[in-house]
Amino acid sequence: MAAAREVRPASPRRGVRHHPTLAGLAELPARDRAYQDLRYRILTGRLAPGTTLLETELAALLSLSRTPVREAAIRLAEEGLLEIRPRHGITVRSLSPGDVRDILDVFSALEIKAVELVARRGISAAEAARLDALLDRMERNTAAGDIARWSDLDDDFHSSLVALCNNPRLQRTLGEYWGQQYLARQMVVRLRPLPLQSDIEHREIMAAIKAGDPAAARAAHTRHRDRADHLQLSLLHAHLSGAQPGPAPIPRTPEQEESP
Amino acid sequence: MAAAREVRPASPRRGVRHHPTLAGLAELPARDRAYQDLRYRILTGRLAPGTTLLETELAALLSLSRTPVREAAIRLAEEGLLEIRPRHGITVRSLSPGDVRDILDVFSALEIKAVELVARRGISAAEAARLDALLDRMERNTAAGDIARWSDLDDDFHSSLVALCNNPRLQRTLGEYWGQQYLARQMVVRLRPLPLQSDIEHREIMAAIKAGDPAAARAAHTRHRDRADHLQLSLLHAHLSGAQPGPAPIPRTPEQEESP
DNA sequence: CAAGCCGCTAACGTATACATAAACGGTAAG
DNA sequence: CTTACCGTTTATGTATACGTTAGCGGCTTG
Repeated sequence: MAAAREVRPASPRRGVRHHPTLAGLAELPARDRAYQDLRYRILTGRLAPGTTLLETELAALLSLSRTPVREAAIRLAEEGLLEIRPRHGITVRSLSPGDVRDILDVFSALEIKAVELVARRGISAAEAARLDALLDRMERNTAAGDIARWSDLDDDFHSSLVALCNNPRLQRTLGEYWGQQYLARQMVVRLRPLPLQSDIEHREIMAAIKAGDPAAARAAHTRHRDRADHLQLSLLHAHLSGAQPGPAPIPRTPEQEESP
Repeated sequence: MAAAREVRPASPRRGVRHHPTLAGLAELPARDRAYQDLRYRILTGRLAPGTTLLETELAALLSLSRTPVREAAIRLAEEGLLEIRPRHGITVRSLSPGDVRDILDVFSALEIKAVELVARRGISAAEAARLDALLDRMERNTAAGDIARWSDLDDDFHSSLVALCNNPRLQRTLGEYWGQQYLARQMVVRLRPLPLQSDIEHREIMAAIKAGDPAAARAAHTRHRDRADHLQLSLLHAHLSGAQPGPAPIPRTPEQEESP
């Protein structure tokens, strides 16, 4: 199995913890430990798509009783990471290109709204500085050609933006989609060209936010997500060319990295 | 307790059942019965905002054991209808104006995306006819001044649109927000002016969809939701004038009700 | 040989038991 | 009179028990 390499946990940050990490699951309720543990295993590929386990087996795997494991599984099913088919087991979902499109459609719509709200609300100098610093680091990684690290920082940038939008429900729902979006992205990270255009667009988004211009921010982020989502889907389809549109395994080919 | 009058269940329809109804909870699993029963009681005001019950009390109320009731409560909490505070009970949430704004921001963003997707996908003549028929009925009710019935049809129209968008995740997430959006709307239905403008905008949306023009559909629906949401918030603030921005009880003024 | 019926197994849904730890009240000390 | 500590109560979180029913395979019959 390639991709056995651990997903590099992004540096700990304020704001919502999205990245797969097991840190600090110390004295949480068992249900939350089950949730985080399972989520971690799914997002890192330790639990491969298609894997099917019974409630009892999951409970044994996590050394817990069925009750908290069941609650965790229900939650992960609601997030689209598991599929529960009573009497047939609990299966790790695999994402077809259609699924990826659906996920990105929702995720982007929500994120665009979040950015608009951030611009409307306005951000402090400190917050702007933090985001700008992230963009600086991303551009350095682009220059260095380190797309994996850039990708982590990109996650950070987008999550940090969302964390400023001041709409808890929006944040929660985006969080629910985060795992799926992360998996979808992992399917193509290795195929991505150098994110020169993304770096430019990020600066435009930041400019609109700093200017307190919600319409401009919305427009800039819409352009960004439309282009990025389209690219992601193109890469996915290209990579899967020949494969049927059915459930696609997560591709793990180490390919080229190019510059536009 | 005013508003004791039952919420008029909209006519049964294909597509997602959103309206509060108890129909057909016959042989469902206990957890689903608990979910639907509780949701129904909340949306109809039988369980008033602020009501706090312990898991045991809820279980007794529904004549079930704690396990399925607990799972139902967790789900309703995720939907924002209940708040679970361990050792302090399970409380029916009340919506502050800020909550309503947050809810509408998310709900509208998602619905606009759904409409865009419907326009992109294109709709059949039969589907178009069904939607047009709904609009006809709405306009007749507008002419008759029956805002309550118009409101039910409006729910139907919006839900029917979403049902055509072909993105199950988007539909699911919209469904999760439906209850909150419904409650928010109920807070002001009685204060609404005649929806003349909405009727016009609905026709514009339909035209863009029939034309298969996603950008136009998005623009039309954005205008519609922006205006309608703004109106709703204005009505809410006006109605609550004097009240503090804290958790606001759902207004239950026994005002005029037009005859059906 | 195919197809349908029947009985068995066990996974799940639900109920219940149990342990823990948080809230509350009372008491005592400052 | 206020505050802090302690003991009791009990709601919750988790584990476990139990009944039901969905699958599944074998058997029988056409």
